[in-house]
Parts: sequence; structure tokens; C-alpha cells
Amino acid sequence: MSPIFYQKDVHLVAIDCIIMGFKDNDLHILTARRPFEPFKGGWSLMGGFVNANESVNNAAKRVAAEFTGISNIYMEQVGAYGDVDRDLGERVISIAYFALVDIELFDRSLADKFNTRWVKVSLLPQLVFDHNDMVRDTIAILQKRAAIKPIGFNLLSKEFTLPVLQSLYEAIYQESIDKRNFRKKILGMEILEKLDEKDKNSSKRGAYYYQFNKEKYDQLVQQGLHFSL
Amino acid sequence: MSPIFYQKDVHLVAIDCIIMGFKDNDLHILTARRPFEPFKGGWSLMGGFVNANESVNNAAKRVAAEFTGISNIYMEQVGAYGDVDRDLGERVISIAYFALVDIELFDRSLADKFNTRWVKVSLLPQLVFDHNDMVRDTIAILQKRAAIKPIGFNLLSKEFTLPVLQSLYEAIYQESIDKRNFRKKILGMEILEKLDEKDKNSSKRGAYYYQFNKEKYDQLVQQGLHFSL
DNA sequence: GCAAAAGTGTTTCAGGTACACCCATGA
DNA sequence: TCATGGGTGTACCTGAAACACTTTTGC
Repeated sequence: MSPIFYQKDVHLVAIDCIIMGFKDNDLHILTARRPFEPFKGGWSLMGGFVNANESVNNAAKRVAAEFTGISNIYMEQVGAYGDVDRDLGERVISIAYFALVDIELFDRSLADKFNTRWVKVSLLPQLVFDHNDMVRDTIAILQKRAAIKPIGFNLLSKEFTLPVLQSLYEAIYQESIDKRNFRKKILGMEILEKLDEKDKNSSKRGAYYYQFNKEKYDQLVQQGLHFSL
Repeated sequence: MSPIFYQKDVHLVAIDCIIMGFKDNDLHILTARRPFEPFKGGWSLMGGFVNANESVNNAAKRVAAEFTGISNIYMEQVGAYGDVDRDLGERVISIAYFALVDIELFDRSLADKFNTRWVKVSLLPQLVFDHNDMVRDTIAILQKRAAIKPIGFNLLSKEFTLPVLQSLYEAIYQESIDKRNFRKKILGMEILEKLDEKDKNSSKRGAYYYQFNKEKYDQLVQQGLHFSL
């Protein structure tokens, strides 16, 4: 009667990573030309398989690091994708994760090695299998999460300007934000530290650099207050 | 170089269902005494394994139906749990789903067959493996989802009273709600239909029955408005 | 001196929250 | 008639949204 008396089926379990970066005022996703059949040459997310001796979370970290050259990447699980014929080659259950990286840290030599490219989310081509679904689900999660948790900073360098931070949130929400309201909100939380240097790359006047202060954020949370953008 | 040249590992993939019902003004979860080693006799969620020829979603539906006798259950994926040693017996990757059922439809004969019991969420005992994590994650998701999608009705009979609906939301949010504000909000959405009959079980005066009207809800959504409780 | 981006406060409005009394009925 | 839960409206307050001008500086 109980399952233990039956032979249980085993499955290939894959990882697919939606690796996101931010540049040119837009969210970008790392994509690769698929080097195998089926769909050889089609655009694909970064993938790999879960090994017997590693946790699913670690497999995701391994895959993300393999394709970016970055360790300690911020990642969250998107979900498991398990249609029988989702991978037309063979039955594979895939667990998707999104990763938020500082695109400056990306190891460009790996782009050649794996034939990868950063493409704007807004210009994403058709991807193989159900990878477009994974991206769609990721963006939905990201929009909700970034509004209530300070995870957006993972997409920026340690030091960033407020105009850049705002354009990041505009890219995430896909809508424009009022500059004064945005600054009021983010500065009002008192989780940013203003630095003395300015970034003069995008204006003559220059914009002050800021840094995210995790200690102050933790205090905020402990006081029962919440991040909200 | 590419993964295809290596032997890929295969895995047992399980389903664990957090099956939720509502009675006695409280959320309840269906639990079972585990009939196998390891942890034989420990409290467990409803589980099963994914077969080679079925989608993960269908496996979840199959498992939920098997233990409740109910088909067409509302379910959502919670996530994949993949620590190497999460199941102390063997390496099993589990995909958790929560299910919202009208507890009236539960087939009580199955409770004996599988040695299951409905336990209040607030009194949940220690469960085997990482099942308590799954429940915790489920409740977090449910609290967010139920606030913006009309999924709570899946926990009630087709006809329900406003006092019952309110106590459901109080159970989900784990906080009391002002009666007048609650009614203002839910009735203001105009997605409920008032019936002529009253429920006299819990008061002498009786409370009117209402029904969720999916058509009206869909209209609401199409107008760009949103469910919010 | 001008173009181009950075920086800065106040008013308005909507929606959430708080709150207390009458009603219907069975026992 | 009384105890019990069902049903109803308003005032207040907080937080979001709208909105325009000055500053800096490289060219």
C-alpha cells in the first residue's frame, strides 16, 4: 500500500539561473547560445544539473558562479518547473533561481568561453523551453521583493548615486518615479550613508555617492519598521 | 567541457503537501503519523513521489487528492527543498505545495486509512525533516497571497457568512480585524452575492449567506482594480 | 552664458484606522 | 426580558502623489 513497497522513479534535476545585472539604465539578463541539441543555437538561461552530493541551493550558487566568475551572489529560488515535456530532449525537472549581481564584477572572459551575452529584459528574445516563463516569474517576484526588502543594492556597486538608484527602481518597476518623493523615502529610512566623493560621469555637477548601511537597516527592522520603496 | 559529456546524477523527487482547511475559527493542517522509518510515528505532511510520466504539478494534485478524497483542489507551489540531508533516510529533493480545501468535503474514511489528523496551525507539533519549514513558508505566502487574491474562499463552503469570512481572515493574518472596516472593504468590492437564507447555527438572529462571484471579480480585474483585504 | 543633470519642500488627496450603538431572535 | 452575535456610519489621521524652481559646472 505504501510508496516504499514500490520502485520509485528517479529524475534529472536541473538548475536554471536568471542572472540579472543593471547597466545603461536597464535590467539585463545573462543569456547563452545553447551549445547542444535540442535547440542548439537557441537562446537559453544559464543552467546545470544538481549533483548527488550537493544541495539544490549550492548547485544554484555553483552554476551562477561558473558563468559569472562571481562568488557569494545574492540568489533566491523562483520555483520548480516540472512539466513532463518541458525539456524536449528528455524529462528534466528544473529548479529556477534568480541572481542579482553587480555587473561590474562579471568576468568578461567567461562571455567568450560560454558564448553568453547580457540582454535587456525589455528586449529579451524567445528563449528555449520554458525559460521565458522563468524570466516572467522572476520579474514578478523581483518587483514585489525589491519593494519591501533592500535587495536592489545587490545590482549596484558598493558605492552608487541616488540618480542611479532611482533609475534602477524605475527599471524594476517599469515606471517612472518622482525624484523628490523617491529621495524623501529612501533618505528618510536612514539606511544610506552619504560619502564625500561625487560621480561626475553622468553630469557636470556630479552626484554624491552613497553606500547601503546594513547595520542601520537591521536596526530599522528590529524597531519593527520596514523597508519600502 | 559541457555537462552533456558527464554522467548526470539522478534524484528521487518527492511532493509534500501542506493541506489547509478552516474550522472552529482556526486554520488547520492535515498531518499524518509517518508509517515508515526513519522517524516512524513522527508527525508528517502528506507526501508522495513524482512519477516518471507525470508533471510535478499533477503529482501534487494526485497526492492531495489521495489523502483528502477531493479533486480540483486549489494548490500553489511553495518551493523546492533540496538540502542533501533533509531526509535522513536517503537523498530526496522535495517540492512543497500548499492546498486550500473546503474541510467539509474531506473524506473522513481516509483519516483512518492514512492515520491522519487535522491540527490547528497554532498548535502544530514538531514535524519530521524540514516539514515545519515548509509550513512556515506556506503561511508567509498565504498571508501575502490572501491579501491580494481571492483565494481564501477555497477554504470555505460555496456559501458562507460574513462573520465566518472575517474569522477566516483573522486566522490567516493572526490578528483581529474591525468588523465594520472589514465589511466595508469586502462589500465595497462588489464581488459577493448576498443570498436570502441565513445561517442560524452560531446566533439566534442568524447571518446572511453570501457567495463569491467569480464573474464580478474578473470584471473588477479587467477594470484594473484589485482585490485587497 | 548655456545646456544638462543634481538637488530641494509643500500642498493635496485617498485610503486606512478607530470607534459605539441598535437589531433580531431563541431561550 | 435578556443574552448573544449580526449589522451599520462617521471622523480622523497618516502616508502617497503631485508639483517647479534653484544649483553646479564643463563646455
